[in-house]
Amino acid sequence: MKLYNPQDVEQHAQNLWQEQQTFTVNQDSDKEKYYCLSMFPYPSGKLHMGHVRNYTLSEVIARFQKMQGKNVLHPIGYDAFGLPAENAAIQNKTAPAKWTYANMEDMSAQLKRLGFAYDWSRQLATCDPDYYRWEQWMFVRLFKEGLVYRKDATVNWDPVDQTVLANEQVIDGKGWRSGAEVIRKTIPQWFLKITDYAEELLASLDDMPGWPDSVKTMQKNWIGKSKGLEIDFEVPDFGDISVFTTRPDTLYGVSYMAVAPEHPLALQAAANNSELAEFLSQCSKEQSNEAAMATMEKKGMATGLTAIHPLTGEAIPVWVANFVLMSYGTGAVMAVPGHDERDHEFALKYDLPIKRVIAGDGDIEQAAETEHGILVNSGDYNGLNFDQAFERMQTYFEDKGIGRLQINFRLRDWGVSRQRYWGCPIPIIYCDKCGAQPVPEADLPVLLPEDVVFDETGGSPIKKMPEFYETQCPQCHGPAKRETDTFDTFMESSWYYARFTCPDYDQGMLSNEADHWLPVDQYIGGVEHAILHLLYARFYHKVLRDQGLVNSDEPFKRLLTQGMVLKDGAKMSKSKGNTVDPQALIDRYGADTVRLFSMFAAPPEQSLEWSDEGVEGASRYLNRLWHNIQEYIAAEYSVQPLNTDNLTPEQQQLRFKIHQTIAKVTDDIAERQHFNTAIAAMMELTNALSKFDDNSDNGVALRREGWLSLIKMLSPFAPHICQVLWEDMQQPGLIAEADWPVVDQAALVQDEVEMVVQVNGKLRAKIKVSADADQATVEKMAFAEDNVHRFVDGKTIRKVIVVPKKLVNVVVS
RNA sequence: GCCGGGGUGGCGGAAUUGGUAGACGCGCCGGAUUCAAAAUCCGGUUCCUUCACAGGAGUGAGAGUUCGAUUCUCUCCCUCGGCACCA
Repeated sequence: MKLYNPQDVEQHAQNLWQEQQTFTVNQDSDKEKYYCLSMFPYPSGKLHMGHVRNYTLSEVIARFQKMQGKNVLHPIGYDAFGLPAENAAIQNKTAPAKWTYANMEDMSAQLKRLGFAYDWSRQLATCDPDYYRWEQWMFVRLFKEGLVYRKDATVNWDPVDQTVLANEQVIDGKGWRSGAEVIRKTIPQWFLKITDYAEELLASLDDMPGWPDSVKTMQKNWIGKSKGLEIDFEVPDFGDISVFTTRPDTLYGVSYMAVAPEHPLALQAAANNSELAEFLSQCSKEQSNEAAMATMEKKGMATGLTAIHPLTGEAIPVWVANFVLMSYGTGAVMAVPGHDERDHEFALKYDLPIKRVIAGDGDIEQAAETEHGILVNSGDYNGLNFDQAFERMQTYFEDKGIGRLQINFRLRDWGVSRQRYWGCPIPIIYCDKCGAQPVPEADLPVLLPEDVVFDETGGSPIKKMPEFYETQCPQCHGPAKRETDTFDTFMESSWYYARFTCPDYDQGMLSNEADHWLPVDQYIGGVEHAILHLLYARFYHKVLRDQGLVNSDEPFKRLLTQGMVLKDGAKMSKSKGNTVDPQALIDRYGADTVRLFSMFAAPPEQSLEWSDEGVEGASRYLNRLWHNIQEYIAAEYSVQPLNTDNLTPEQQQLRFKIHQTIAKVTDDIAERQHFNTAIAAMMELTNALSKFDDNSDNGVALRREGWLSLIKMLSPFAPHICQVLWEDMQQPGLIAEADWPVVDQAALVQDEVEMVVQVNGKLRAKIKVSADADQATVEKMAFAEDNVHRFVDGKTIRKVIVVPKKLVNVVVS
């Protein structure tokens, strides 16, 4: 009997796919299109288990859809620009390009070894000028449309290395290389107006049934639409400052105001107040990321200026506070310590007055009361509720011209400038006379020099290369300087899914093939991308639409967010040294085992705690399957057609199991996307088939039906072994191109069902009843059980609940 | 801190609509096979009481709704992901 040798089996199957170009697709097909995509990898070195999990998920769905008769596009490429290449460059003294291309080659070899059904002819890399030139082209176009602008923004500055640091490179407020205390620095940067699309990005979420609710909720909260009033406070000796508040009903409770350390009022006040200037300088050393802002100690200092309360005319002290964000609202807030927790904490610390202006009976000095309620201590507004007060305040301020209704978003415009080398150059030229000019279309792409040398500090080499940045102004042709910043790498990953439809098109960013394939039917990737990448891509898609390049509103119809692969409870990463190398497992067990185990270990949305032992089980299963089928083949039965009218009870039972499994596996893959339970069901069927040793004509025919259905269903998970078993069963063509098995509903009809009998909710007996038994019959049978008697006798029967085909519950007391 | 997940045997997990808690697999225990071992095959395996039949407890903790809660509600604990320059 033929032995199972995974390496040979896998080589054989992969050769067939390669020769027949099984997974190469084009749009000229009568079949319905299906676009299946997993988030492309950053080429960081070798594949890790997170990649294997991600790519096996899209693989199973792609192969399943192909067997459902679809024309499946399943591409792969590389998100090739990014920070790790620069770190590797410093460490290994190699140019980032060289390191990146070598990694891509390694990873492609591994992906091929895993037998993934990609259309390799569409492979792309975002660091390829043929890719990024279109990104530059689009940026220029958006520049002309006014969707791009330049403004000052904060970066982490390492004063020793004289370089900008990514958040990741700041450890406990210090530069990771120099160890120097990092400071906030403000420099001009380019922004995309994602806020112009905030309303639509939010509204579309309601019409995306294929996305998990958790992701939609996170995006909704991130966009953070809030309705409030913008109110102007007069500050003598400064001018007006506006504050945004969602709680105008608490206006009478304002006891101070707070502005961000970067606010013009703070800067003016600090000009002749050295103590305040020192405080602002302290604030500039604090981390500006949101988590740090929210957890740090709240600190403030009075500016000496006062604002005039617009309703009471009271003088309100204006403070500078380290927790007020210049980037949200107006950079200034009115503080109501009685009804806002943060304001309360701050008021206690600095001994500022706390007033109750919403009715309640708690001690307002002890804790803020943040719920809506009836206004008190609020002059003419006493007795109103939130909505009434909001409306009347709005009318009052609008009439006076010192306030207005304002819809604010938490979402900020997308800063796309990076002071990095390994990225797409921003196509802008600065001319002293003409200002910032976009690079003319004819001069695109602006090529990133790849032959560069990195110094220890990590500064971008192109910033020191006159041959790169010295140029001519496209307007006046005078001497000018090129922008040396590059794009955020999210720019590349925001449209790659569209470029996969026409990766070699050189007449434009996208060809008309984009509209054939888009939107992506199924997108799969790590849950860590739930907000940033997925929001930027949605935004970019709408921009592409408005530029006439695609005709859909959303890029991804259905989204599957996979959990992390953990080892010892933590995300696998090189720095933690807890990675599992899939290559060693492939060498030992073969690709099919690794794929099968990665799907079997946990449902995709959950994080997966890695265990080496489990892999052994997947390997054993494939061996068992192989031996069972080879044994069946070796017996050389003469197979007759199955006669379903004439089955023994055992045969009927097996056929029920076969078709129940087809129904279950189909539902698990297509609808529930719970691949672990699909595999468990197939294992159960394997166990049932291997125990079934009926050699009658019908028995043999039934076993054949079972084994063939099984290997078809298993083939998306373990395609190599299934292909060889398919051939050994004398089946024509490729199993990858076979039709998915179909449920015979007649096989699922059962005449008898098992029901559970409970007394007071506790299981006391099980009964077999005919499937169409009426309630009275079922009750009678339940009460006939001895064990039911034991718990019912001598008690009063209060109620009998019968759930058809499931259970009987007798309630006694 | 805020937003979103998760917590079930020794372990990974199952229970799809509120209806048998622990499917499937790992590990472990016993048996068969073997000179022996590995591999393989067969059986057992939540905990406690019991020779057995059976009974009791049990899904992070506590409360609630219900005939019935892993599932719904509330409070709390632990843990993972994200927080805009890691990708």
